[in-house]
Amino acid sequence: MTLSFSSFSIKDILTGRDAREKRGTRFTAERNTGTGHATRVPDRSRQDAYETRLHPERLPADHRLSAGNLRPGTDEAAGKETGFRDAADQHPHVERDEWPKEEAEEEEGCPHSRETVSCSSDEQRCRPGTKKRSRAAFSHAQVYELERRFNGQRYLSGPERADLAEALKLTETQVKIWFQNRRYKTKRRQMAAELVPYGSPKTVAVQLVRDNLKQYHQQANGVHIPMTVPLYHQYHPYLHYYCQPWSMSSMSCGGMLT
DNA sequence: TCCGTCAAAGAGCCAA
DNA sequence: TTGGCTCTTTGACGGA
Repeated sequence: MTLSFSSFSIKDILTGRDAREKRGTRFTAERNTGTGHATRVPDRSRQDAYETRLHPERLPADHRLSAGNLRPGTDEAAGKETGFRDAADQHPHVERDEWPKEEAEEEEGCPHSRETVSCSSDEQRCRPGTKKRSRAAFSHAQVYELERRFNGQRYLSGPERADLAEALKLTETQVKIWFQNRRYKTKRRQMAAELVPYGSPKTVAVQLVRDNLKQYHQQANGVHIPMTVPLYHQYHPYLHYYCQPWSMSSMSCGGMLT
Protein backbone atom coordinates (compact mmCIF):
# COMPACT_ATOMS: atom_id res chain seq x y z
CA MET A 1 0.00 0.00 0.00
CA THR A 2 1.83 3.01 -1.17
CA LEU A 3 0.26 6.35 -1.53
CA SER A 4 2.29 9.00 -3.13
CA PHE A 5 0.64 12.18 -2.08
CA SER A 6 2.73 15.00 -3.25
CA SER A 7 0.73 18.07 -3.98
CA PHE A 8 -0.10 18.65 -0.38
CA SER A 9 1.63 17.80 2.79
CA ILE A 10 0.97 17.59 6.45
CA LYS A 11 2.61 20.93 6.74
CA ASP A 12 0.16 22.32 4.27
CA ILE A 13 -2.68 20.93 6.27
CA LEU A 14 -1.43 22.24 9.54
CA THR A 15 -0.54 25.62 8.25
CA GLY A 16 -3.93 25.89 6.68
CA ARG A 17 -3.15 27.50 3.43
CA ASP A 18 -6.81 27.54 2.57
CA ALA A 19 -8.14 28.24 5.97
CA ARG A 20 -8.08 31.95 5.95
CA GLU A 21 -10.31 32.26 2.97
CA LYS A 22 -13.05 30.22 4.56
CA ARG A 23 -13.33 31.52 8.05
CA GLY A 24 -16.67 33.06 7.41
CA THR A 25 -18.39 29.85 6.43
CA ARG A 26 -18.66 28.36 9.85
CA PHE A 27 -22.15 29.59 10.37
CA THR A 28 -23.91 26.29 10.48
CA ALA A 29 -21.51 24.67 12.83
CA GLU A 30 -21.55 27.60 15.13
CA ARG A 31 -25.25 27.72 15.19
CA ASN A 32 -25.41 24.72 17.43
CA THR A 33 -23.42 26.13 20.20
CA GLY A 34 -23.33 22.89 22.09
CA THR A 35 -24.06 24.47 25.38
CA GLY A 36 -25.47 21.24 26.71
CA HIS A 37 -28.95 20.05 27.34
CA ALA A 38 -30.90 21.00 30.36
CA THR A 39 -32.02 17.48 30.98
CA ARG A 40 -28.76 15.82 30.27
CA VAL A 41 -25.50 15.72 32.03
CA PRO A 42 -23.22 17.97 30.06
CA ASP A 43 -20.49 15.78 28.75
CA ARG A 44 -17.01 16.70 27.79
CA SER A 45 -17.51 16.25 24.11
CA ARG A 46 -20.09 18.96 24.20
CA GLN A 47 -17.64 21.07 26.05
CA ASP A 48 -15.09 20.23 23.42
CA ALA A 49 -17.54 21.06 20.72
CA TYR A 50 -18.37 24.29 22.37
CA GLU A 51 -14.74 25.09 22.74
CA THR A 52 -14.01 24.08 19.21
CA ARG A 53 -16.77 26.11 17.76
CA LEU A 54 -16.06 29.10 19.92
CA HIS A 55 -12.38 29.00 19.20
CA PRO A 56 -11.83 27.32 15.89
CA GLU A 57 -8.50 29.01 15.59
CA ARG A 58 -7.20 26.75 18.31
CA LEU A 59 -7.52 23.82 16.05
CA PRO A 60 -5.27 23.08 13.17
CA ALA A 61 -6.23 25.19 10.26
CA ASP A 62 -9.42 24.63 8.46
CA HIS A 63 -7.85 22.91 5.55
CA ARG A 64 -10.62 23.29 3.16
CA LEU A 65 -10.89 20.43 0.80
CA SER A 66 -10.33 21.39 -2.72
CA ALA A 67 -9.88 19.52 -5.92
CA GLY A 68 -6.28 20.47 -5.84
CA ASN A 69 -5.35 18.97 -2.55
CA LEU A 70 -7.64 16.08 -3.09
CA ARG A 71 -5.68 14.77 -5.90
CA PRO A 72 -2.00 14.90 -5.36
CA GLY A 73 0.16 15.26 -8.34
CA THR A 74 -2.46 16.75 -10.51
CA ASP A 75 -3.61 20.21 -11.16
CA GLU A 76 -6.90 21.33 -9.82
CA ALA A 77 -8.73 20.94 -13.03
CA ALA A 78 -7.81 17.35 -13.50
CA GLY A 79 -7.87 16.56 -9.85
CA LYS A 80 -11.50 17.03 -9.27
CA GLU A 81 -12.53 14.75 -12.01
CA THR A 82 -10.53 11.80 -10.92
CA GLY A 83 -10.73 12.54 -7.27
CA PHE A 84 -9.28 9.74 -5.22
CA ARG A 85 -9.31 7.16 -7.88
CA ASP A 86 -5.60 6.83 -8.04
CA ALA A 87 -5.37 6.37 -4.36
CA ALA A 88 -8.18 3.88 -4.44
CA ASP A 89 -6.63 2.04 -7.30
CA GLN A 90 -3.75 1.33 -5.08
CA HIS A 91 -6.07 -0.35 -2.64
CA PRO A 92 -7.17 -3.38 -4.59
CA HIS A 93 -9.46 -4.47 -1.82
CA VAL A 94 -11.32 -1.24 -1.83
CA GLU A 95 -14.96 -1.76 -1.27
CA ARG A 96 -17.54 -2.94 -3.70
CA ASP A 97 -19.11 0.46 -3.82
CA GLU A 98 -15.97 2.43 -3.55
CA TRP A 99 -16.86 5.06 -6.09
CA PRO A 100 -20.10 6.67 -6.78
CA LYS A 101 -22.64 5.44 -9.15
CA GLU A 102 -23.51 7.48 -12.10
CA GLU A 103 -25.95 10.27 -12.05
CA ALA A 104 -28.30 8.32 -14.26
CA GLU A 105 -29.03 5.92 -11.48
CA GLU A 106 -29.93 8.80 -9.31
CA GLU A 107 -32.58 9.98 -11.66
CA GLU A 108 -34.36 6.73 -12.06
CA GLY A 109 -36.32 7.12 -8.92
CA CYS A 110 -34.41 4.64 -6.91
CA PRO A 111 -34.87 5.58 -3.28
CA HIS A 112 -31.35 4.48 -2.57
CA SER A 113 -29.81 6.25 -5.44
CA ARG A 114 -27.84 8.49 -3.16
CA GLU A 115 -26.64 5.66 -1.08
CA THR A 116 -23.40 3.99 -1.63
CA VAL A 117 -24.77 0.62 -2.47
CA SER A 118 -26.51 0.42 -5.74
CA CYS A 119 -29.84 -1.16 -6.21
CA SER A 120 -28.55 -3.40 -8.91
CA SER A 121 -26.46 -5.20 -6.39
CA ASP A 122 -29.11 -5.26 -3.76
CA GLU A 123 -32.41 -5.22 -5.44
CA GLN A 124 -34.63 -5.88 -2.52
CA ARG A 125 -33.66 -2.57 -1.07
CA CYS A 126 -35.65 -0.99 -3.82
CA ARG A 127 -38.73 -3.00 -3.22
CA PRO A 128 -41.41 -1.05 -1.45
CA GLY A 129 -42.17 -2.27 1.99
CA THR A 130 -38.94 -4.13 2.46
CA LYS A 131 -36.21 -2.44 4.35
CA LYS A 132 -32.89 -4.10 4.04
CA ARG A 133 -30.20 -1.91 5.33
CA SER A 134 -26.92 -1.77 3.58
CA ARG A 135 -23.63 -0.86 5.02
CA ALA A 136 -21.73 1.33 2.70
CA ALA A 137 -18.05 0.82 3.11
CA PHE A 138 -16.12 3.90 2.22
CA SER A 139 -12.92 3.56 0.32
CA HIS A 140 -9.60 4.03 1.99
CA ALA A 141 -9.12 7.27 0.15
CA GLN A 142 -12.47 8.56 1.29
CA VAL A 143 -11.84 7.56 4.86
CA TYR A 144 -8.40 9.02 4.70
CA GLU A 145 -9.73 12.35 3.61
CA LEU A 146 -12.51 12.24 6.16
CA GLU A 147 -10.04 11.46 8.88
CA ARG A 148 -7.75 14.17 7.70
CA ARG A 149 -10.55 16.64 7.75
CA PHE A 150 -11.73 15.43 11.12
CA ASN A 151 -8.25 15.85 12.43
CA GLY A 152 -8.43 19.46 11.44
CA GLN A 153 -11.88 20.19 12.66
CA ARG A 154 -14.41 18.07 14.43
CA TYR A 155 -17.39 20.03 13.16
CA LEU A 156 -18.21 21.06 9.65
CA SER A 157 -20.37 23.89 8.55
CA GLY A 158 -23.01 23.30 5.92
CA PRO A 159 -20.96 24.61 3.01
CA GLU A 160 -17.90 22.79 4.20
CA ARG A 161 -19.83 19.58 4.45
CA ALA A 162 -21.25 20.07 1.00
CA ASP A 163 -17.83 20.71 -0.41
CA LEU A 164 -16.37 17.68 1.24
CA ALA A 165 -19.27 15.51 0.17
CA GLU A 166 -18.91 16.61 -3.38
CA ALA A 167 -15.20 16.14 -3.37
CA LEU A 168 -15.51 12.66 -1.95
CA LYS A 169 -18.50 11.79 -4.08
CA LEU A 170 -20.56 11.12 -1.02
CA THR A 171 -23.83 12.56 0.09
CA GLU A 172 -23.90 15.32 2.65
CA THR A 173 -25.81 13.00 4.91
CA GLN A 174 -23.08 10.43 4.69
CA VAL A 175 -20.50 13.01 5.60
CA LYS A 176 -22.63 14.27 8.43
CA ILE A 177 -23.27 10.79 9.76
CA TRP A 178 -19.62 9.94 9.43
CA PHE A 179 -18.62 12.94 11.50
CA GLN A 180 -21.27 12.16 14.06
CA ASN A 181 -20.11 8.59 14.39
CA ARG A 182 -16.52 9.68 14.42
CA ARG A 183 -17.05 12.16 17.21
CA TYR A 184 -18.87 9.63 19.29
CA LYS A 185 -16.28 6.98 18.62
CA THR A 186 -13.60 9.37 19.74
CA LYS A 187 -15.50 10.12 22.88
CA ARG A 188 -16.13 6.47 23.59
CA ARG A 189 -12.50 5.61 23.30
CA GLN A 190 -11.58 8.52 25.44
CA MET A 191 -13.98 7.39 28.12
CA ALA A 192 -12.71 3.86 27.87
CA ALA A 193 -9.17 5.07 28.23
CA GLU A 194 -10.09 6.99 31.32
CA LEU A 195 -11.82 3.99 32.80
CA VAL A 196 -8.70 1.90 32.47
CA PRO A 197 -5.93 3.91 34.07
CA TYR A 198 -3.22 1.68 32.73
CA GLY A 199 -4.56 1.73 29.27
CA SER A 200 -6.98 -0.41 27.36
CA PRO A 201 -6.13 -4.06 26.78
CA LYS A 202 -5.31 -3.17 23.22
CA THR A 203 -2.99 -0.43 24.31
CA VAL A 204 -1.32 -2.75 26.75
CA ALA A 205 -0.97 -5.39 24.07
CA VAL A 206 0.58 -2.91 21.71
CA GLN A 207 2.97 -1.82 24.39
CA LEU A 208 3.91 -5.41 25.06
CA VAL A 209 4.59 -6.08 21.41
CA ARG A 210 6.53 -2.88 21.16
CA ASP A 211 8.65 -3.87 24.12
CA ASN A 212 9.24 -7.32 22.72
CA LEU A 213 10.25 -5.94 19.37
CA LYS A 214 12.53 -3.45 20.97
CA GLN A 215 14.11 -6.18 22.96
CA TYR A 216 14.44 -8.29 19.86
CA HIS A 217 16.21 -5.57 17.95
CA GLN A 218 18.53 -4.88 20.79
CA GLN A 219 19.40 -8.52 21.08
CA ALA A 220 19.79 -9.06 17.38
CA ASN A 221 21.90 -6.08 16.56
CA GLY A 222 23.20 -4.87 19.78
CA VAL A 223 21.98 -1.45 18.89
CA HIS A 224 18.75 0.29 19.52
CA ILE A 225 16.61 0.63 16.47
CA PRO A 226 13.92 3.21 16.86
CA MET A 227 10.41 2.11 16.13
CA THR A 228 9.79 4.26 13.16
CA VAL A 229 6.69 2.41 12.08
CA PRO A 230 4.11 2.77 14.78
CA LEU A 231 2.37 -0.37 15.77
CA TYR A 232 -0.93 1.40 16.06
CA HIS A 233 -0.94 1.51 12.34
CA GLN A 234 -2.21 -2.02 12.22
CA TYR A 235 -5.32 -0.90 14.00
CA HIS A 236 -5.72 2.41 12.24
CA PRO A 237 -4.17 2.12 8.83
CA TYR A 238 -5.25 5.56 7.75
CA LEU A 239 -3.58 7.12 10.71
CA HIS A 240 -0.20 6.44 9.28
CA TYR A 241 -0.75 8.93 6.52
CA TYR A 242 -1.34 11.99 8.50
CA CYS A 243 -0.63 11.44 12.14
CA GLN A 244 2.62 12.89 13.23
CA PRO A 245 4.59 10.58 15.48
CA TRP A 246 5.16 13.19 18.12
CA SER A 247 1.49 13.82 18.41
CA MET A 248 0.89 10.35 19.75
CA SER A 249 1.55 11.41 23.26
CA SER A 250 -0.67 14.39 23.02
CA MET A 251 -3.52 12.39 21.50
CA SER A 252 -3.98 14.92 18.82
CA CYS A 253 -4.40 12.52 15.97
CA GLY A 254 -7.95 13.37 15.25
CA GLY A 255 -9.10 11.28 18.13
CA MET A 256 -8.03 8.07 16.59
CA LEU A 257 -6.18 7.07 19.66
CA THR A 258 -8.40 8.34 22.32
C1' DT B 1 -20.21 -19.32 14.44
C1' DC B 2 -18.94 -15.61 17.18
C1' DC B 3 -17.50 -11.11 17.81
C1' DG B 4 -15.92 -6.50 16.74
C1' DT B 5 -16.43 -2.69 13.63
C1' DC B 6 -18.83 0.42 10.86
C1' DA B 7 -22.51 3.08 8.34
C1' DA B 8 -26.96 4.34 9.04
C1' DA B 9 -31.42 5.02 11.38
C1' DG B 10 -33.98 6.47 15.33
C1' DA B 11 -34.96 8.85 19.77
C1' DG B 12 -34.63 12.78 22.39
C1' DC B 13 -32.94 17.18 22.81
C1' DC B 14 -31.53 22.14 21.83
C1' DA B 15 -30.90 26.62 19.36
C1' DA B 16 -32.29 29.80 15.99
C1' DT C 1 -40.31 24.31 12.38
C1' DT C 2 -35.91 23.09 10.95
C1' DG C 3 -31.53 21.24 11.30
C1' DG C 4 -27.92 19.46 13.92
C1' DC C 5 -26.34 17.43 18.12
C1' DT C 6 -25.41 13.10 21.31
C1' DC C 7 -26.35 8.55 22.21
C1' DT C 8 -28.29 3.99 21.19
C1' DT C 9 -29.56 0.44 18.23
C1' DT C 10 -29.65 -2.06 13.93
C1' DG C 11 -27.92 -4.73 10.25
C1' DA C 12 -24.05 -5.86 7.11
C1' DC C 13 -19.53 -7.27 6.88
C1' DG C 14 -15.00 -9.38 7.78
C1' DG C 15 -11.67 -11.76 10.60
C1' DA C 16 -10.47 -15.36 13.90
